[in-house]
Amino acid sequence: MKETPFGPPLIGALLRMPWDAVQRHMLDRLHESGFDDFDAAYLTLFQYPGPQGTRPSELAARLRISKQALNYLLGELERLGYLERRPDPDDLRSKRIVLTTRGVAAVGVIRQAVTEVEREWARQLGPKRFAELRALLLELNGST
Amino acid sequence: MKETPFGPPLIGALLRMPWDAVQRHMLDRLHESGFDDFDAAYLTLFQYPGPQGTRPSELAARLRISKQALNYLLGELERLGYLERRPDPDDLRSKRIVLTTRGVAAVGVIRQAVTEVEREWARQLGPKRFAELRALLLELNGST
DNA sequence: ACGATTCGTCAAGCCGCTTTACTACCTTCG
DNA sequence: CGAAGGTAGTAAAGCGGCTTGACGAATCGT
Repeated sequence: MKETPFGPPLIGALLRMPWDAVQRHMLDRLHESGFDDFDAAYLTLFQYPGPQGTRPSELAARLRISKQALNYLLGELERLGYLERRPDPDDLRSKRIVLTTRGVAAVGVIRQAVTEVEREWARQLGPKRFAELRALLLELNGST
Repeated sequence: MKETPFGPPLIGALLRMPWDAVQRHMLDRLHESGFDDFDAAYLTLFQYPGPQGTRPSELAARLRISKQALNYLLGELERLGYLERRPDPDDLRSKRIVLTTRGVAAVGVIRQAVTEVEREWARQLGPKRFAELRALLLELNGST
């Protein structure tokens, strides 16, 4: 056994480590699938439930970054052909983020990658216990 | 009910959102406790099981950042009085990271903050179901 | 003994982010 | 109405955490 004079990992580390693993798998799959220009930073922007149809200001608030920071990322992703900024018909000040075909495809790869991790973990814990884990996390997030 | 044409959140989002909450609480408590010079970036460095006694190269590998990036952070944290880089008696090339009193105190605040979140979640889910969640996450991490 | 590897560090540069400041548009309410 | 204040997006400047590349010093392998 290894010496661990630190005490057991708390819930922080227990959440962080598998989340990191998921993130790495998402990026790997994206790069393998031809989206090799997809940078790690862009994952932030695609966080559930994704940017589709939202206004930049709204999304920036959700991601807790400045509008300018988001705008920079949007510029990059627009340049790479993942999304477009279209004028909002209801408000001439606003824009709406719309995913391109390529963007939708990337989201598909991301979701697929997470699903793969889910399958692996379901195998590891057993389907019933994994479903339990999922339900507990869902409840934790639902009431926040 | 709100429209969600995205499907349910996958395990990625379910892990990320509470982890983000924990991280924010850690930073808030640090700032409230007088460690207001403690930047969000430094949390990375204190990730479980922490830097105490490790060599810079080893820690950089664990955190998956370059030795130079870590060295920069170590410089900042040393300047702020959270840790020191001492020569390694066993290898003249190496150094060992040693937390100062202030550094140990900060770790205490961090762990305390996480414990507070655990209590809140235990209240929310019930102690038994929270213990289940914890056990499942532990198993998930253990076999990785 | 000596070439290959590893440790920490210096230097240059990139990129994602913040703050400040601004224009265009919307809203509210006298 | 029309002026006042608020909100959406953008531009510009600058910073900080990160990368890659290069390097001497110490250690390891044969």
